[in-house]
Amino acid sequence: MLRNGMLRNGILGVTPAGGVRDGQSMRAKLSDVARLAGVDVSTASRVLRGEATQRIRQETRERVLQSARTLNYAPNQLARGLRMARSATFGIVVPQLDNPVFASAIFGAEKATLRHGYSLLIAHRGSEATDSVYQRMSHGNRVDGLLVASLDDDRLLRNELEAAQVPFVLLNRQLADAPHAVVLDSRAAAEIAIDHLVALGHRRIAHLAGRPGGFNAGERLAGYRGALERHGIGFDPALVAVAGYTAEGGAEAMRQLLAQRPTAVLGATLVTAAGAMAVLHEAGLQIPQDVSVVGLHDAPVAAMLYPQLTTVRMPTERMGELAADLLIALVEGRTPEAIAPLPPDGMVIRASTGPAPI
Amino acid sequence: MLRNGMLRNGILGVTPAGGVRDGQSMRAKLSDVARLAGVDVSTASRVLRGEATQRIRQETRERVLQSARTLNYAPNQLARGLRMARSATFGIVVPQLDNPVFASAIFGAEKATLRHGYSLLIAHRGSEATDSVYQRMSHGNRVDGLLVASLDDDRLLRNELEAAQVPFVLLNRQLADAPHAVVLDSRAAAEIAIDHLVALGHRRIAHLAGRPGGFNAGERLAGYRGALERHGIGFDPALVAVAGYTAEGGAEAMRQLLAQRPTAVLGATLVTAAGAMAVLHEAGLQIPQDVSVVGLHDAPVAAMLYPQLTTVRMPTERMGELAADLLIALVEGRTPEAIAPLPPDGMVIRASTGPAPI
DNA sequence: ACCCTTTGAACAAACGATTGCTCAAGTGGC
DNA sequence: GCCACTTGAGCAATCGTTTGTTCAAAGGGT
Repeated sequence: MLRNGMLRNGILGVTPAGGVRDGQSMRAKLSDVARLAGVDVSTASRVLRGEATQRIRQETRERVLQSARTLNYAPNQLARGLRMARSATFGIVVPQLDNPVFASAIFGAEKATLRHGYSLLIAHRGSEATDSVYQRMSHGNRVDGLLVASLDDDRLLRNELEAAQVPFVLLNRQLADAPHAVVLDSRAAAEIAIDHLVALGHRRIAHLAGRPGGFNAGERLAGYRGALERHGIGFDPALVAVAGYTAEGGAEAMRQLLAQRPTAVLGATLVTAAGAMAVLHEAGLQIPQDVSVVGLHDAPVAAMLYPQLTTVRMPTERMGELAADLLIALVEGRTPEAIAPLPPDGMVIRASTGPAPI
Repeated sequence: MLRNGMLRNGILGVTPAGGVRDGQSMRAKLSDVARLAGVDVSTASRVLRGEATQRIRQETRERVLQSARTLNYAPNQLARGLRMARSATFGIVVPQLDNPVFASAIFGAEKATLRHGYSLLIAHRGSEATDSVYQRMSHGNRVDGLLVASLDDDRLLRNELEAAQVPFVLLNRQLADAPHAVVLDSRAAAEIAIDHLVALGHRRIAHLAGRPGGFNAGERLAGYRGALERHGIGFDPALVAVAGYTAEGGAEAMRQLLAQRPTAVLGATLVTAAGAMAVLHEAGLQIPQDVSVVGLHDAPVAAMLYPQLTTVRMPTERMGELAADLLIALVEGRTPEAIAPLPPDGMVIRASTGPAPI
């Protein structure tokens, strides 16, 4: 029973007798375990699955467990899923895969789901809105719930999730009426970045803002402004420019801000900060001697920039984990309480920040 | 039947009569479709599933299709999978999620699987070798096959895949005896990078090599060397340093190579090239006026570096697509032919390369 | 010694789809 | 008008689990 595409298996090969040893290769099912243990499959099931409430003689229990071990038994998830009306699988929908924040969240979600015996189906939500990823996943009982990291606008997302008819948890965004979400505390992130810059003596600090109206963008701006005011530095709208989330946007915003002669810049993301750095280089400004730069969120790429970028590290992986835990609680019928925004893990001080020029 | 964690659904709410409208919310099953169409479920199944070989009256067929549409029917994948002994799901195992090459391959694989009605289960193969990801996925009939982008050494990987007992396709690596793999043509990538540099007049071109013994590392080195010799430039081992795949490694290798006064550098990856660029900056060398830099593989981060990095674009997404197509062919019983290494998509010439200094 | 309770395990019916087989009605040849 | 054959659709078994129910044996109280 050598299947296509599998490794040629030494053990499996044709035996001296000329037959093919199949016993080893066939996946054992519950009835095999039961037969080997000399019990009914229902008994075997109860042993392997059963809570303590089940009445099974100790000796029987051990015999079944031993048989399962011998046969390397693993329950068929399709059968079990069909019977129990749950697939033990979640879907995770992300707008991009190469975004380090989402990569890290997926990583965390995978850890948590694995820990609880769930699997993670991945889907990418491109701009092609031909059909709904959410429905595609929930339909056909493929998943028990969804982890949603969408950038779609509220109305569209709301409609699609409603059609999906499945519990879900939002990742790093909010949606009115959607009960469960795990978000990063972007405001606090911006605040500690500003604290760091102010401690270095900076007072003219520019901000490369995210998409206006965006949930996190608003939080970051609020953090920026709040921290400045807390330090007795007035908020100056001229020091804020919209950069969106691309390097190009960051560069463009930085170009506008150059005239304001900031001594430091807070980017809404790593990417915009990188775009800004390129503009500073081009303008002949030294980082950090002339201008300090901080990016929000930490990722390996921060260490690839020149100079290496100081960032605020955010618990993105933990966000994924918590979201998955929350979703597990939901589908298992518990009613978890809301999770507060996750505070930053602190600053990662690299080479892009230094004392303000005198 | 409002479930936990779902959106409050206006339509679903309590009706004037005081009951809960459930008809809309329950997922329709085949028997519902059959009942509505006034046929047996077997007939409904044959209409929805059946190949042209089935004998169904046209009028009946249309009635069933109409009912399915009305009820928004989607077959329960668990039931179908159980019956047909296939889950219509693949697992994809990657060593890291934040590596753009893998991210892009996942993206491509997802596209291809989606196109054919398969789903993609994601798993991360960390260094914690406590248990086998491969077995975890294949056991329990969760997946019909695996896409494997592992960096494990041959022996370990071979053992784990053998135990998994499931067809698989390797992504960007080879394994003796493993019949199916889709790889990038790293040699050709190195070659066109060298061609580009030579065309710019460079003759002292250094190479930041990958992990010695690594499949792709060897290919890249061969391409580097072959192209140089083709251009009548002798291969000088002193111009090659092992950088591995980290920015730190790239920096370290570049530091060693500085003494050789190369006018251009070919990095094995984006990451090592970035590490090298930092060292060049520190040494006060101008890119590209003093030293040109090329990285292999293209990714958004290339445009975030300063100066923006010239790269060789590789069809990483296509690699994922082809691998998935191959795996689909395998599990559907066809015997696809081997796929030749995927040639580069060409150079992306940015700001990090320029004419050789005179 | 009898009856009732507890214990431990088997029996059997689902879950929702697919598919081999059966079978009634319709068709055509003679 | 009879028989064989085709057509179209239903019947029923099956995939591998889980779980409500039944049932035999053992145990205990009187």
